[in-house]
Amino acid sequence: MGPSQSIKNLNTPRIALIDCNNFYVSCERVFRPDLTHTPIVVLSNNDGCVVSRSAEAKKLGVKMGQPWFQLAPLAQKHHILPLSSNYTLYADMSNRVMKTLSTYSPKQEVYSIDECFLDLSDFAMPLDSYAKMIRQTILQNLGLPVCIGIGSTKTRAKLANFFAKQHPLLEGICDLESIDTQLQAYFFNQTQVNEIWGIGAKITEKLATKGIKTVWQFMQACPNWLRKNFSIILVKTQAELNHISCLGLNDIKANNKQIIASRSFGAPVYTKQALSEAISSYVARAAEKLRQQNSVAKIIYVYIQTNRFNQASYHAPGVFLTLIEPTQDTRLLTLSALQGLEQIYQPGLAYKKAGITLSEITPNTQKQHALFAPKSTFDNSKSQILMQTIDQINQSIGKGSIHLLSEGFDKSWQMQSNQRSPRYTTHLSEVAKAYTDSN
DNA sequence: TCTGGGGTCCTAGGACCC
DNA sequence: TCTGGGGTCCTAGGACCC
Repeated sequence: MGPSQSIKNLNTPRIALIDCNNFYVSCERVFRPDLTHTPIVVLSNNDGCVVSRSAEAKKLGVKMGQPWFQLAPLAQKHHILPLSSNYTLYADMSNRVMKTLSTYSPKQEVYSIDECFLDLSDFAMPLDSYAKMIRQTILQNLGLPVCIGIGSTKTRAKLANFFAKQHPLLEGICDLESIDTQLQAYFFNQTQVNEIWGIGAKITEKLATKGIKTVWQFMQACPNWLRKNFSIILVKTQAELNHISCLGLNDIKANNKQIIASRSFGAPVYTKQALSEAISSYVARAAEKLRQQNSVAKIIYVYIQTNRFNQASYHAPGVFLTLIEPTQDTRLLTLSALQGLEQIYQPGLAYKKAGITLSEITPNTQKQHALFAPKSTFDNSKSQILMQTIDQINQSIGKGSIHLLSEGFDKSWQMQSNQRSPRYTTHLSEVAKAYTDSN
């Protein structure tokens, strides 16, 4: 045996995907250990749909995205506990997870609130023991269970993560490249194409008509045929499954190209006044995001909707407004948005939802001025300073402390969120209240 | 009665031009 | 009584993701 065989193969691409199990539910359980074995679901805004399920809830047949009201009989029978979503808590927990994970690789891509990729290429240590360590650390430090998939490409890492979740024997970790080819083939044959990242319901259906149902079959399909019948995306997906990397690791977060703010209302809204307030609030939120990434927007889209499940009367007008010049000033954006509302509002209808989208977003090339700069040299600098000041105050003493009058104060249109848990990690007063309430 | 929100990318087809 | 053809740009809508 020559020395070459004991030397670790360099230029071995290895990507890990770390994904928190039932993230929202797990976050809730960190602060409510008494719920460890209770079937729990976390609901979307307005307590509308199921967005996270505990293992117990999954076992009872609760589906992802299912409307809560449809589950009433099942929930009653099995004592399923519904919780409103507590995004402040989840975002804070997510930040902690991502920060911890970032110490395990020089390259990290935060892919979603509960997932990230780590580049583990050319690591000398056996990757499965490294992954075990990562998993253990997150569990110990944050109380959150994660699964880890490892592969030569992002798509393989994603699939490996699915296997890690699926097969209890793997104990939450699957390094696809270190398991033998027979077992790989077994997994690929057993797994349906819709489990592949990038293949959804529509494509699954179309593939099935051509006789392609399993991951294995998909990997063998002719690329030209895929290109002709589907799209370039699918060709790349297939290449990725066959070890050819097409998707790089984006370790620098790109600026958003569009920013959406929309909400369903807690109760039907009839008046232009209430819609104006709602839209003003959404614009304020979106503009704050825009400023956080130091961008300006040229176009704002405004829309209002009646109940979309009532097809016969469904009415959903929207209008694009173009700003005279790109801006990040809440006041200018609000003015345009409210003009848009004037154009689309019809009295007498029961509106269920409203929203805005900022687009044509570009970097703010306007020269930056220090806060409270002695002299403003541009007209725009005054606006920037005002906006910066508002953002800073809202960040330090609480969201929405300062806002435009048009946002209103009453906010009767706001969503329902009746089962929200305390924001344990960010709002100490709520923890105290939870404690007194329970005693 | 009740049915989420926020993103990205690709493509077909229309508008327009020469 | 016959209505080109090719290129580019833009956008709406579809498909996907979490």
